[in-house]
Amino acid sequence: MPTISDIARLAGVTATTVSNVINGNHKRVSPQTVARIQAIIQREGYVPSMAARSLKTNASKIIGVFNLIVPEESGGSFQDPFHSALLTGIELELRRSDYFMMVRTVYTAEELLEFLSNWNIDALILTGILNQGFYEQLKTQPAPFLLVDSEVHDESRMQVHLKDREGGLMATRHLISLGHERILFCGPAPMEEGVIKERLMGYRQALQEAGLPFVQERLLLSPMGIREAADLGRALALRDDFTAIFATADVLAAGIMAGLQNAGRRIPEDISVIGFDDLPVAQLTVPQLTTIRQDVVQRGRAAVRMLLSSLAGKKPDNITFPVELVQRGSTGPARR
Amino acid sequence: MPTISDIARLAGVTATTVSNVINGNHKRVSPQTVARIQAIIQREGYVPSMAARSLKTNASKIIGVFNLIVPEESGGSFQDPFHSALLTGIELELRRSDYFMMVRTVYTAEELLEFLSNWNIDALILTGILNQGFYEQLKTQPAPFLLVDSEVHDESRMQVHLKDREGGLMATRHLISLGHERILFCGPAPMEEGVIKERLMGYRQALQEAGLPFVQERLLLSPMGIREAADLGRALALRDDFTAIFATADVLAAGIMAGLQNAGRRIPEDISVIGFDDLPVAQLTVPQLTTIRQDVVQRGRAAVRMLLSSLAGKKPDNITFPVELVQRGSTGPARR
DNA sequence: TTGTAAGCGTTATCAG
DNA sequence: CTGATAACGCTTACAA
Repeated sequence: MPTISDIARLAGVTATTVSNVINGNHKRVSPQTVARIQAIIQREGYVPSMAARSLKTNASKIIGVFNLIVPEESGGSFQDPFHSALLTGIELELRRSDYFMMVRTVYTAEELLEFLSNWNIDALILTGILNQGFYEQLKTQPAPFLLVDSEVHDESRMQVHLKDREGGLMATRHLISLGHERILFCGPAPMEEGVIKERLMGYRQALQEAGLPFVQERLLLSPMGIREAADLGRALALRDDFTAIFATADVLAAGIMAGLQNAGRRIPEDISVIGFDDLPVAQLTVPQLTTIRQDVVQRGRAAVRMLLSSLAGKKPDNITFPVELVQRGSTGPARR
Repeated sequence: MPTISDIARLAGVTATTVSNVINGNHKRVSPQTVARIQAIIQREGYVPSMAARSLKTNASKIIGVFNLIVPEESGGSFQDPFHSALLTGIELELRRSDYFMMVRTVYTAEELLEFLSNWNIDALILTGILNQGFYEQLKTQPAPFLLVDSEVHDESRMQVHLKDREGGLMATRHLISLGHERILFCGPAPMEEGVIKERLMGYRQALQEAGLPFVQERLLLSPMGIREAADLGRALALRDDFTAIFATADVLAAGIMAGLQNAGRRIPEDISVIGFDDLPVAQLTVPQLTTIRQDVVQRGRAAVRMLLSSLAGKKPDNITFPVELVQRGSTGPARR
């Protein structure tokens, strides 16, 4: 591994000049020197050491991507297709910059803060369950951070929003328009000000518009694993007090569908199911899943763009992504 | 952010001593001093700077996880559930150590090598398509690396193997035992010495054992995306020259199943399908997917353990994981 | 346009 | 057992 001074020696200049060349400070160096040094850099395969650079500039060129989960749901966050899609977008955008990412599942605020000071991460993207206390701790550290689908509401903060309430509204209206009156809402536990809460609000609003009652027993909390969802589906096959299900995630919907079908229920003849996200998994079910589409990959890209422009000293506007109903086969007219 | 000298000053000692305390060099420091310094470290929330440490020790405490893909299949590697499961295992094991991971999708050897010199990654885990040339380049760099399901065979190398051929054998034998004689093999393009080739060998061996011919037209190459697999399934619904399918990945099997079913074919009555991996997605299909199970998460953990012990100067033994037939509903007797 | 010198936070060597 | 000092590779005033 050649160092900057190796290059300098080879070029007959000093490290300063090489540094200026590397960092595009081209006004401070004569064109010939620039060319000569660049040739040598190329030839020697020189690459600056991030460690040294980081130490000096107190910036790491690392973006941390953290998924906050409660220990109980453990098994890691990579198995969640939503998170996977987000990572895809983040990486896609990041590779156009000179930043890199460290991905980490995090259980406690302490763990996160230690990680941060360890590596002086330049910026953070956070997903998962971020409670208020955690959020307050986060504000004590200097790096800009951005929440995706977190459960904290703070308009002054960078955020990549989604029209969650509208999504819940559209999904429920769609079911109601098909004649369904008893509709289950399935999702993880909604927290104050969180996205699940928003979708739930949409659900309730649609019910209200249609003059339908909100019934507590039709509100189902469920973990997000495929296995758990399938179990839930099998359990639901025993109930008879609903004709449709709105699940707040495609994985959840797909799992529930599989469970129902394995227990002998037909979809959509017996029960209609609608999901949320339109991830690839929505194409795996039979019939294919009707769902509320969002562009998760683009949201990941947008998150990175916002953070990078924030690092460049700008103050990016918050952005809200649209949702869209995608009708496929898993929803149909309510049985009488 | 306090530094080591801040702590030293506070403790009335010098940075050296604090450093010794941090690095567990406890024989060189008196117990009282150790205790006092640790208390102060705790109180001040001091965390060592990785950048400085890395610069000094020329080791980064970073494990790189690289998925090598050809540009065409792009869209990133996080969408592949196999890779996701592997990452889960890697992270699970890594968090028990003081190493961290950087994850990166990589298209070319140059990109990888640049990344490496940039960060002086301590060790690498590589997945995806690693051709011979790439492999040779990899050997020119100093960090220990480990291949998971790569397409290069080199027994002298650290590797986390799987009984791939046996898996192919078991899958095909299972179908044959159900009376199937015309069996499709679906997977990505097999390369010399790769895992797909191995599974294919198992497939061929099982055919041979049963006195069945190997027919080129029953060898199907397919990309690994869900959408592509579903398209393939729909296309296959038009063919009538087979009664069963062995797919080399669950995603592929599930996608093909969905495509077939959406085109009106019944599974397993019309066509039997068997997958490979037993990832959560195998529970999403209806009927649930018969598959060859492997423990991907454990393979990820094993990979990390091997690398860490290699970094600790040991020479870990290569390890080969078993496979197991999991019979579920997607395979049944061949129609006559 | 180029060079000098200091310093980022840590660890390693050697001395006390 | 503890301390002084140098060095890791780089950037950045400031000087020439």
